[in-house]
Amino acid sequence: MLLDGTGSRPVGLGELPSPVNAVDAKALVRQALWAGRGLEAGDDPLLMAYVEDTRVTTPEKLAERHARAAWPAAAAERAALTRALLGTLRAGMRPASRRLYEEVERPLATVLAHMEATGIRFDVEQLAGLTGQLRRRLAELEAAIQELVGRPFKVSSRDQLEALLFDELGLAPSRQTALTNKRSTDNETLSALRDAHPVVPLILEHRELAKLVGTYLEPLPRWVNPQTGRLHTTFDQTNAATGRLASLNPNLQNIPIRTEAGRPIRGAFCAAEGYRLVSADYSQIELRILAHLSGDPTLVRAFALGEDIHRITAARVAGIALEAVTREQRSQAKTINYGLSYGLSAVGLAERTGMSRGEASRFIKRYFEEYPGIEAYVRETKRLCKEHGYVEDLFGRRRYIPDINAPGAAIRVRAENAAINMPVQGACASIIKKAMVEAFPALCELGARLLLQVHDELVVEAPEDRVEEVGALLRKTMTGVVELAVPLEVEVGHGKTWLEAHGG
DNA sequence: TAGATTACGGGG
DNA sequence: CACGCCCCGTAATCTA
Repeated sequence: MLLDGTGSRPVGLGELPSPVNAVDAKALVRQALWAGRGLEAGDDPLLMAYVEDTRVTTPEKLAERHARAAWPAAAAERAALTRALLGTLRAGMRPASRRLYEEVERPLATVLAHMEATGIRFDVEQLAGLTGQLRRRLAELEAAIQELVGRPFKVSSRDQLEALLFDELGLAPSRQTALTNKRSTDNETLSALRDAHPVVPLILEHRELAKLVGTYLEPLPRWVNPQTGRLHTTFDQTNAATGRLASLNPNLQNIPIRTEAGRPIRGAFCAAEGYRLVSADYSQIELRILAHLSGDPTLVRAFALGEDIHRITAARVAGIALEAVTREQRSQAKTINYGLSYGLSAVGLAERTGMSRGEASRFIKRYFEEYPGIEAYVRETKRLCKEHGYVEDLFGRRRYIPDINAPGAAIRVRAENAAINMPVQGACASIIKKAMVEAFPALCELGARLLLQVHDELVVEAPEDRVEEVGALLRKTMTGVVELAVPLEVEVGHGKTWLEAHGG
């Protein structure tokens, strides 16, 4: 969180003209923290308004909604309006959202400022080898693709790819893009066509590697602050409709982990000399919250017994023993578990798993017979949202969804799915935020530094001789932050790098 | 030429 | 008809 000096607006670095200025802005925050200023949590009308209505994400919307005015251009007027809004908002807050604001969001702003100012060490040298390797492979792929196609061809252009695959090569398109009805060339489509023509697997590999080079390997080194040698992200506290944080400039909440080609990038995120990275992440927290909210007996019992839900689903889908479930199968089951809970259709399930539509329909029927509480939760949440026009998470964070009563079915279904999802995702966000606020002072006492939050994971830099204490503290704080019908479980790991610390 | 839109794919 | 949700960044392409 950064202050713009005129009110209390968290400023995304995207509004700043260049990474260089972004670095300067971070330096100012560091100076303020070192000087002992900025440590007292200040009230923030935008945070107050956001908790009560997550659509209020900017000062412009704050002014429009709560002062029926435009957000002024002049700093003095901004300050005056901010002060006026503080008074009216403070007086009008609901008790639940007041607690969420005072106990979570307001103190969290200070924690986030520390995290941003601290940054995380990033070893540029270590990545140079991988970058060169992927660049050479990309050149190989381009040559091979060129050879097969017989003419110059820009692999990164989905329009050119569409023409090549479906017009020249006569392959069968699967589905259309959402807004312009073009024939889709996305990963799902290409994977289905993998064996239809030898160029397709080459294009798939090119896509994956180009993504890694263009999104991570080339930009990240440029974001390293020359003064600190570290990456300083910005956390936007008032952006997500569900109450989650967002990370930007650079985004450190989407660093690759799922594929072999991308995972090594996490190895460049490392601890300072004399420190180790400690990673603590909630296991299956969204499903546990769903179990709590729905009270589904089967789900609650499974979690109480410490069973692996994704593994169980994977075994059922594949019709195999629990022990025979592979990493990929479990990952697919994860998609099914979360997808079905949030409205995934039979068609969507069939597309993602290779089942026929009939099989998918039967599977969904079985799934909801197995978990009747989930079905009831879905029905009841939609009903409440249609009645009130909003949904809330466990702590009273509110998301308005006016589309819930839209006449168009597609728009309405989308709104219904969002309504089902928000109380779960929002509770998850509130819970880990609360854990951050509670753990932060104790971490400081141990000489440790909170560095990153990735939705269900915290990353901490701990002195080498305090690793065990820090791990225990994180586990205790994260599991104890709220009492649910099911236990919360936390996996803790540590290592010299993020890769080692998190499931490495 | 610059900004907006679109498709795509990385994470949870 | 279409049909998991929440984000952010990149590249190509469109539009002013």
